[in-house]
Amino acid sequence: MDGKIINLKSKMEIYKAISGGGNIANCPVRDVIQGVSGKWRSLLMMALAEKPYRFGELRRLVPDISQRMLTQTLYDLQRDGYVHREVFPTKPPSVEYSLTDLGRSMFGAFHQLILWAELNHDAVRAARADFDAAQA
Amino acid sequence: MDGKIINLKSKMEIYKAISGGGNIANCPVRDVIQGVSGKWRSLLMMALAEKPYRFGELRRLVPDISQRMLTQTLYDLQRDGYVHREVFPTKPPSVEYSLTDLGRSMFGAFHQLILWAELNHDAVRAARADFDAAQA
DNA sequence: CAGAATCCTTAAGGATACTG
DNA sequence: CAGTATCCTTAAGGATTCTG
Repeated sequence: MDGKIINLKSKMEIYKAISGGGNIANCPVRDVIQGVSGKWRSLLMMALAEKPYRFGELRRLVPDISQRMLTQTLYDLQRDGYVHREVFPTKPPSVEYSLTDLGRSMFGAFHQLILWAELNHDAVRAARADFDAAQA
Repeated sequence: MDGKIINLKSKMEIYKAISGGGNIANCPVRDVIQGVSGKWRSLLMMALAEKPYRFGELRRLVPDISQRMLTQTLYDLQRDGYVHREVFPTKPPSVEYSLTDLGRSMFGAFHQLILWAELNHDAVRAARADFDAAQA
């Protein structure tokens, strides 16, 4: 694992170089990380990594997402090139969402973090409980 | 890569089971993913993965973070068990932040996404440009 | 040096009503 | 069915001032 982290100094230096005149917004890493942030993006990526879904199916799958956020999050994922939107001209219309190659590629990397979360969320929860107890 | 994704149906079912009565907040994956979201968390994790830093050093390293957000983000990372905070009782005091074992473990998984971002951010930017052009 | 406290602005997200 | 449009609430983040 040290092997993965050992070259991070240069990563930070790349970041500093890129961010240049305080223009941190151009940092490519942050740009992509923002793309998996947000309350619903990771969840919808997980769903679509399973198989393509239609709009209404996604609503039922994630019942507590508002329709507005479902629309908007799918739009953002499509804009980033992770999701493909296909309209079938039936009456009433049906729209299917699926991952693009880029989306699947990104999800492959993101998946490592999902696996870690499943294995280690108990440790995180325990850390929080310990910390909160120590504060009191 | 299909091998990684092939069992995601069960992941979604686990999620649905856990979220139970609409209690999506308890989804362990989202709980941990939130832990790498936020404007500064990934950046500070990258910095601390390089080596331990003191408060003021982190400020200089990430010059556009406000002092309030630096304090708060470090606090949150500490609470999640990713970061260790050590106070040296000098005058004036100095405080060093470093990754815990749990933090290094999490970063190992997160690092995959960072590497992906570095390799593919051009594709994401291109996708956005194409999408925006198509909208116009 | 490393913060705590306060106030303020912006952005994310939700609720509701309406439409092709 | 798959959205728009509008309004509203909450949460994230920033600026400023003060302190052990």
